Amino acid sequence: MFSIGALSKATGVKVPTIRYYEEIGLLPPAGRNAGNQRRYGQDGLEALGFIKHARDLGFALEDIKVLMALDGELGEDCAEANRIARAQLDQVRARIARLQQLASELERISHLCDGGNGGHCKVLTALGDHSQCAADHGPVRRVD
Amino acid sequence: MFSIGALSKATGVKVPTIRYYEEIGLLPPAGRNAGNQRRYGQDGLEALGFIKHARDLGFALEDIKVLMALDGELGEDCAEANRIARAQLDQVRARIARLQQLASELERISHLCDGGNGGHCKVLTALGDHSQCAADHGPVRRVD
DNA sequence: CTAATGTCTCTAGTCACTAGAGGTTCAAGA
DNA sequence: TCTTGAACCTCTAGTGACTAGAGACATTAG
Repeated sequence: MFSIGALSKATGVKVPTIRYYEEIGLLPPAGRNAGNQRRYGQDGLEALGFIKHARDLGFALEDIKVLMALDGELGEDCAEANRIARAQLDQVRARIARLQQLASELERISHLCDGGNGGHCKVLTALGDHSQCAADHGPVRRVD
Repeated sequence: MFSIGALSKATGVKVPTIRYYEEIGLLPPAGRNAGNQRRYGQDGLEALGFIKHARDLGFALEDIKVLMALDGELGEDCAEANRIARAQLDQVRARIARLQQLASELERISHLCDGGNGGHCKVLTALGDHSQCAADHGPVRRVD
């Protein structure tokens, strides 16, 4: 039986995050000891390990919920799990392609600085003017 | 003089997003007509165009705020703007490297499905077991 | 003049957490 | 046994960058 802190250390998932996963129903409610503290067994450890690894791979919590629900069943599940994994792979590949475009434009822009030109910053100009871009690029947001 | 809708069409930034940018101080408060509706001139268009392009390149709103503040000044600014652009480039490159690791692990995992094995899904097992990974991978979250 | 569209403010929701307050319980040492 | 300090509890609110919706007012085309 682990405390929530021990589980946290074992999996690398922070304590408030574990409570959050329980709150949103990703983890089943943990059993409690006499003093109302959460206690976990081997299955809790495995469930959280699964979540952690899937999160590290970029799966959304919703996807993980589906994957965990599949885990109890048979046959078809593998196909569905595989479908989700492939969809995730496609997304990752698309992100890579997009980021590579961005990297090359950023490279171009950052080469514009010749170190102290006459009061007019070409980097700022380039950032403001999409028409200077070699290729079209759509929006790209946060990536951790 | 543009309405907020016209500005939105011109830049591709949605109307509520423009109001949001004003609210957080990224855009200066727009002038209003007799009926209290926002009206923009050429400078508003340019400012929003700058923001849009920088956002598309993955800059955080905070970075954009700094870049816009630099725009009024001289000399050093170019160095600072360039520093921010290069930092962004470094981040983008790091994301690419991370995503490439993930793609190869996802590829490995999705090849495990041999289509209907004996009730035990290897994809799910692989997702649950980090130790099967070829390389170590840290967390990666949302990427748009 | 009327109807449709556009705009206004305000509140709340999204995702996946993270931080902090204020209180309770546990475990180890004296 | 007592004490102390760490770990735990719940609850609320904040993050970033928006998005959605309600209900009211303004503008514009026919």
